[in-house]
Amino acid sequence: MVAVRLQDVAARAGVSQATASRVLNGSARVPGEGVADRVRAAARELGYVPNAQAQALARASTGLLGLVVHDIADPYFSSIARGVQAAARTARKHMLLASTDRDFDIEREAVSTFIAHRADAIVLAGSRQSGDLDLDLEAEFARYRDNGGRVVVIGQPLACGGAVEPENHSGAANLADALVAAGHTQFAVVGGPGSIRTAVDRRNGFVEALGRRGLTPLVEVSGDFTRDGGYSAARRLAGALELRADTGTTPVCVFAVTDVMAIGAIAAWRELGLSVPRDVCVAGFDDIPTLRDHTPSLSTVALPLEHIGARAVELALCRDFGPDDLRESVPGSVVLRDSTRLP
Amino acid sequence: MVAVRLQDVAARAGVSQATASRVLNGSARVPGEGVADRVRAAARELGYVPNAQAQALARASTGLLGLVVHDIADPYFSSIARGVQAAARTARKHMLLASTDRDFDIEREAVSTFIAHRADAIVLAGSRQSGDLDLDLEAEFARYRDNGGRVVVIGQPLACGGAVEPENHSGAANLADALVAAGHTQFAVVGGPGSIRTAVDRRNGFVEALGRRGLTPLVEVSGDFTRDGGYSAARRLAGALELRADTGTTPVCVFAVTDVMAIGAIAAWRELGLSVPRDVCVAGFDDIPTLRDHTPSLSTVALPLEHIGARAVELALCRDFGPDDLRESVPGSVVLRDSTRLP
DNA sequence: CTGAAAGCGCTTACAG
DNA sequence: CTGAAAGCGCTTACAG
Repeated sequence: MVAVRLQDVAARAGVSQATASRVLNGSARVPGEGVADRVRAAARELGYVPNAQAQALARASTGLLGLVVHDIADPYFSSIARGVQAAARTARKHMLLASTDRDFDIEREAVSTFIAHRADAIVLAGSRQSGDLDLDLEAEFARYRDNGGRVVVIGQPLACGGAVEPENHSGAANLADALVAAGHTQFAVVGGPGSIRTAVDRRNGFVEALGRRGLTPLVEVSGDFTRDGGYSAARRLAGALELRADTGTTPVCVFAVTDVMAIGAIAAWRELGLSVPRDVCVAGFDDIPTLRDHTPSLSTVALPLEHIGARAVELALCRDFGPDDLRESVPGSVVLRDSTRLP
Repeated sequence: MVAVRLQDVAARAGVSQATASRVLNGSARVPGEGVADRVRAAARELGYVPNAQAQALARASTGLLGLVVHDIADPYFSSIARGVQAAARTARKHMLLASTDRDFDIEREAVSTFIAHRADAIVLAGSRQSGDLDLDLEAEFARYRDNGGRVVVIGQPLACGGAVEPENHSGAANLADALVAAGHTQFAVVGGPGSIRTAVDRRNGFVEALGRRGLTPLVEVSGDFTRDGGYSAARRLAGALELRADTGTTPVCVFAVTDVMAIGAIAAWRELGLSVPRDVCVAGFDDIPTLRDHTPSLSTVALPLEHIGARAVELALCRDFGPDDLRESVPGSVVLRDSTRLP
């Protein structure tokens, strides 16, 4: 990297490095007649590109924003990433991305790297295990925050500054209410890993709402928080419930705690010759963009994913980001579609 | 950012900064008995995190890799990003991501930022306009390369070092052949913007293969390279072809130059009461993961998207990346599914 | 308004 | 093996 340096630009323009710096970085100081033009011309002619590393070292901030997701190819995360990207742009920040493949070691490593790069803020998306398994991470965040770093988590039980909290519990409860109101009477649940709070909250919200109406899920199964997790859980559920086609009876309504799992479940049932919503009904959670063209259309709790990503950035960059936690709830809205339609 | 510095660690360990640096960065030099342990202990106790900006300045390389995509929420790009991320990790690089929203000004700006951050390499995904509209960008890349930067484009007509080239032309041709072999006789095309090479190559490959068999598309329409672009193009196409349901005749087979457009097209037709493949058949291109659970299952040309992303990184980081262009073709494979099934 | 100089936190020849 | 020192490319008080 033997690039053109500010010094070269200054020399060609016949000014000091300090002046060149002031002209090019748009400092408040107004340079004398023609000076600015000369510097800018020199910069252009030489093809000067400021060294952001050097700037970062000399200034306080790097203009970098780190985003950690579980899987960038998952529509849930890529939608959030899109929102983060948009908000980062308007804040004139640039995005460091880590897709961890759901590996917590990789995640920790990614966070360390972001801190090493002195990212101005870090957004952690993707549900974390609840419990105190991540003391290392919390300690690292604490130091990072002491040094002026900002951390915002999306839907996680980590207390580390900021949090955007999708209303998982009440969203799932509202969904249950809506399904009961629509005439459903028999339910089952496809849950996620017990260690993931988002999964647990949604499951609990749903089951508790059912309980308030005197209902209990016939069966609960669970799987990974992925399409394949939903697929295999759904097969087990079909076995447990002895689901069959064309029974003519009111189908069981299954709540899958995330859309990708619901989609996997539908695929599994289809292979078993079961039709949705005729033989079994299903609702998900998130309203990922993929759903728009899915058949059957999927009932779900719609979360404004891009907005969530954008808000996380705004929270992180918020002026009054202090020692206290800044948290913001984001409600979801129930959307009933074909997949839970009763005859 | 008043973080712990190497100096602090050295002081606590009772060694010089140079020694501390050598211990912590794993230089080849082997320190004396116990020294390494003392330094490492000090680093741990103090919670030392190296300042990557300072390291980058002192060393040659930053360990950063820039990826530019049109839209990170588009499955095509998020799949590529996943591959890039995986390859970057194994190369111990970290990823700067820019999602440009298909705005070429934003794209240029993103590239500038990556260069300013002295990214070791830049991967440009997302089709570029053909023609010479981007002299600025090419000039900037040229300088970047002179300074040791590496650039790899995915499926673009830019000559700038490396390129991963999906075989769009032949893939589309093979698709046409396969459809003809399957009994299709009437075709139409939903193309992308005329200025995007990927779209044009696919369209040409398809139409030329048809031509070799004495066939010509009945109609060609085009739209944006997005789901909505496919949706609106498909409506126009339905009008032009006067598509109707249940005619009992052999349906027209439509080639949409990208899966997302095909999906949009199917949605449009469904709204018009047309059924795929009964009233109209359709094939896409890419085999995005979304397709896995789409109904009807979509015929397409499968591209190994993650692999493409990974190869772009490997090419960029390849030792013999010289002044000559390094390019690699990636074939696509035709997959016929329900959406082109004849009765 | 402009410039000389110190400093940001590291790495790495160069001596010892 | 270890350390003093220069240097990476910028910014920014501090003088003038």
